[in-house]
Amino acid sequence: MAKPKKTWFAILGLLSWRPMSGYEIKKFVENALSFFWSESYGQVYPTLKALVDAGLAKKLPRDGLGSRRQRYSITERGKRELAKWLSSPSEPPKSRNEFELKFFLNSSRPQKHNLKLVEEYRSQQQELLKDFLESEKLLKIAVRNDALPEELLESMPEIGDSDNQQLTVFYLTLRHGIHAARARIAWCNEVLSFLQS
Amino acid sequence: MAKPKKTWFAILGLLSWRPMSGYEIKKFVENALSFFWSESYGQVYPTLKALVDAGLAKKLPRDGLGSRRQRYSITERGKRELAKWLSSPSEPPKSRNEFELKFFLNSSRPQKHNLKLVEEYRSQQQELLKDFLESEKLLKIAVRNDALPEELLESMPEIGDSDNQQLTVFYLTLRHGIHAARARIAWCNEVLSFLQS
DNA sequence: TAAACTATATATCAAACTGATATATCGTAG
DNA sequence: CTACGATATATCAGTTTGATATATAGTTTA
Repeated sequence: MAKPKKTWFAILGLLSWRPMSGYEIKKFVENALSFFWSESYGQVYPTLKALVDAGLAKKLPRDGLGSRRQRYSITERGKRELAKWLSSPSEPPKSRNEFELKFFLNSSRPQKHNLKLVEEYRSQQQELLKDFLESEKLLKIAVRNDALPEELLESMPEIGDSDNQQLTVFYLTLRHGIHAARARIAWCNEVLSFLQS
Repeated sequence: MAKPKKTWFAILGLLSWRPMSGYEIKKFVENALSFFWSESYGQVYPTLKALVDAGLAKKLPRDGLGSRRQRYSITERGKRELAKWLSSPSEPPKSRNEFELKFFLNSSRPQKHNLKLVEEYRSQQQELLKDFLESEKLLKIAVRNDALPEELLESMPEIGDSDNQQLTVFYLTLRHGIHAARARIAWCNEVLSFLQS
C-alpha cells in the first residue's frame, strides 16, 4: 500500500527550521541537500496542502501587499509528529545507482566499455568532491566564527538565518558527502588499476 | 513525462547473463544486488510482458512437465538495445537517504538524539560490512581459482553458472559496496568524536 | 501422518514519487 | 522596451513501491 510519506516529514522538518514556501523548499533541497535528498514540485505543493489539512502545518499571511509567495509554518502538533518520526529507526536505503548497474551488467562485454564508464564516473565524482570541499571550507569558518562568510551566502542564500548548531549539523552532513565521494573515487582508482593490469 | 524505464534495462541486462523467470530476477536483485539496485514484483512481471511485446525478450518453453516457472530469454534486438543503453552516460543518482535526512533535521533538537541515531547507523553499517567482507573473501578465491567455493554457492545460488569475467565484475562491484560502507563507518566515528568533544 | 511452516511462483493495485510541462509575474541587462 | 532568467504555483502521465492475495511444492515438528 506504499505507506512511507517521507516527503511529509522532510517538508515538516524544513518548516521546523523556519517558515518556507513551496518554491523555497524545492530550491533548498535542490541546492543544499541534493547529495542525500530530493523532492519534486509534484510532491511539494500537494504535501503542503495535506499537511495543513492534517493540522501539522499552517498557512502564514502573505507579507507585503502583492506578495506572491505563500509561506507555511509548522504547528505544535506538527512538531510532536516530527519529533516522533525523527526518533524512529531508519530503514536502510533502497538505492538505485544507474552507474553501478551498468558496470555490473557490462560483464559480458569487452572490458574497454567499463574502463570508459569508470573514467567518466570518476571525473563526475571528482567534480562533486571539489564543490563539497569548497562549501566545507566556508562552513568550517562559519562554525568557528559563528558568522557566515559572504561567499557562502551567495552560493547558498537559503542558510542565511541558521544558528550555530544548525550550521554544525550542516557541516557534519556535508562531511558524509565528502567521505562518500572520496570512497567512490578510491574505488575507481582501484578498478582502473585492476582492469589495466 | 518520466521517461527512464530503468527497470526495462535492469531486467534485460540480467536476461543477457542467462534466461530467468520473474521470481528469479526479483530474488537475484534482492540477494546479490541489493546494495546498489532494487526491483519490486509490481515492476518485474509487467516489465517482462512489455519486453516480450517490444520484441526485446521472449518466453522460453516451460521445461519439465508440470514446471511452474516461466523463463524468459533476451532476443538479438534486446541485446542491441541493451548495448546502446549500457554505453549511454549515467545521470548522477537522486538518492533519498532517510538516515542523513533525520540527522540533518535533528539540528534543532538536543544533540543526544543524534548521538543515538549515529550509533545505530554505525552498527547497521558494520553489520553490512561484515557480510560484504565474507562474500569478498569467497569471491576472491573463486576469481583466482576459476572455481566457486561451496559456501558461496550456498549463500548465493544465483551466481552458479557465471564465468570468470562475470565473477570478476561481481567482485569489483562488491568492492564498491565495501568502500562505501567503510566510508560511512569512518564518518560515524568522526561525528561521534566531534559531538562528544 | 496430518498440520504447520517455509520457499517458490505469479499477479494486482493504491499510494508515492518523478520529470516534464504550462502559466504568469518580477527584476534586470542589453 | 524587451528579451531573458529567476521566482512562484500547479498539474499530470508515467514510473515505482510496498503490501497483499492466491496457490502449490517441499520440509519440519507435534
